[in-house]
Amino acid sequence: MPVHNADIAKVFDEIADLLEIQEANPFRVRAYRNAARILGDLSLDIAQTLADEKPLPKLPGIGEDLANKIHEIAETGTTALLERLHRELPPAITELLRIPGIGPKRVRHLYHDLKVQTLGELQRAAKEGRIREVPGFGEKSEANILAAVEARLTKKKRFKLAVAAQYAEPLAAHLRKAQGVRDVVVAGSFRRMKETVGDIDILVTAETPEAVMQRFAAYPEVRDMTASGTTRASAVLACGLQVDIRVVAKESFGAALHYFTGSKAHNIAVRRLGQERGLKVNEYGVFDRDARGEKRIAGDTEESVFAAVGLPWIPPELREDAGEIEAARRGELPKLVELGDLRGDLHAHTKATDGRNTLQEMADAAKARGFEYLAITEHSRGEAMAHGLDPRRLAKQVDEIERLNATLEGIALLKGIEVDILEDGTLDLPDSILAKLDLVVGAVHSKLGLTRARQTERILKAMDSPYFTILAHPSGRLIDERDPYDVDMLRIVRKAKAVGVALELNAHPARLDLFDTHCRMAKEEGVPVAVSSDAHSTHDFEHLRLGIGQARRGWLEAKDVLNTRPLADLLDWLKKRG
DNA sequence: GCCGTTTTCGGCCCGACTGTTTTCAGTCG
Repeated sequence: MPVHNADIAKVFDEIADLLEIQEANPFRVRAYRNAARILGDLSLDIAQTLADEKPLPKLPGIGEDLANKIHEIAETGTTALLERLHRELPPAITELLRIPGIGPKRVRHLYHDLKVQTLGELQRAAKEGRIREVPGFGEKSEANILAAVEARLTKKKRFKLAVAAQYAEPLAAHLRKAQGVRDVVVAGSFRRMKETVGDIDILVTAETPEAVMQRFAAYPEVRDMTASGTTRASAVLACGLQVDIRVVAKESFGAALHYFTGSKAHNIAVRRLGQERGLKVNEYGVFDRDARGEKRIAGDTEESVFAAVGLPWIPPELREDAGEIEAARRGELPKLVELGDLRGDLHAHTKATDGRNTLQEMADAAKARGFEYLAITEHSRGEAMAHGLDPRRLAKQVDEIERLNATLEGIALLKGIEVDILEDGTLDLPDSILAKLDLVVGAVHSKLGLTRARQTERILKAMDSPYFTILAHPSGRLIDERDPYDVDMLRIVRKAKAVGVALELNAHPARLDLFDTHCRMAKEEGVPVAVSSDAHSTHDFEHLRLGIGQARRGWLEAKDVLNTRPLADLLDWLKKRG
């Protein structure tokens, strides 16, 4: 069994959970959690690196002890510490921590007093009224636990960004109508453009918080108010999405926006910077502790908060404590790509296969967005369900595009294909027809379960075709539905560099594929990324907003994105490949 | 467990809300 970074991260998270239940030093617990997060974000394949007998890079937060444990886990899948903890506590007990309202202390009580080890046992204890007997618990806790366990057993956890937006934006609009409101901003992981969000965080500034809270409580979609104070409230919407809302005074807007945007790790790092300067950073502002009492020195804008700790403003998409603070300090923050930088789109379908609009309609919609070009990339014949094109039908579409291009003004259609990469790494259409196209987008759509070695070789071989220009949705994952296929992404990125191929960042809401970490890898290796809509209708160009968010999370600048180039430059790049 | 132009020891981010308490621990974000 290959050990992936995520597996190592999981071991560290589990160690952190178990240590916490044992009431270990909280900073030791944090060290394990921090390490798990760092490994989760790391694009370098650790087990592979060690197998190649290369040294691990020095990572901040990973010292000698954790580095040794990483070696141990990479080799054996586990570590002596975890095995020891498993002998001391039942392994299933960590699932109790996933219940809102239950933390390590209460798990400890439930286990010692009631011998509860699993969610099922917790549910039974609650139903039998035994939880209220435990010190520190009462009837209310018992009822909340029962409800939470039952919700946990039925509902799923995270929402895709695009889905969350459909709930968050109308709610924000509703709150904007409250009396005395100044700002309403959706913050949290939503603002950081994470591909999925666990809840919605809304920040409000207003003269009278009460009016906002009342309007929130009156929102028709609120199913359950789980907490409500004078400045802070939480609710679950009918769709199951949790919403947290926070009202602050306008002079605290910037500090609260920063605090509420996160990430948590980023906030901790910023507060630590403040601390080094004798400053206290919280959601109300930045305070100088030297003066008698405390003196507020910043907080009305995010810029002022960053400036107080000696940093330029950092875009939300970078705020993961994944190097952005160091880059900001050095004045080397990337100038992130923006939606308006895109000059065209390199992946779209029409009615000829599984799209819903005609060539003309797609061209018009692309032009209306201000694009200079749009590549038509239908499925190839292997995709029978999508009515994929065989050489004859593709040749016919090529003719149609050429005829249409002669009549179009201000927009050029590029002749392309989304060709299947077959199991043996050959392409689903003959070179004779591929040679007639402007670009060839290669995609894996079948045999997703190949071993890492075979899947990687398959893709590497496909990229050897002189006609291959862009690797579509390189991981194949569907968010929350299908895991990525097992490939060595670093080898693929390096191959792309060697043969002059680009990688696609497919902006479809269910895909968002490249991952952010692989965007960074592509950038570091000098491989251009095409941010593509995979549009199946004229409305789907909207997906690009999400794709750009993901690209920004991957530190990409306009120069790193293939389709920010003007048409003439793009055609040059394509020709070099051909 | 990590880390160091103050330190190799002694620090490690900060505040709101809930429930069960009679002044605060636990949990969460």
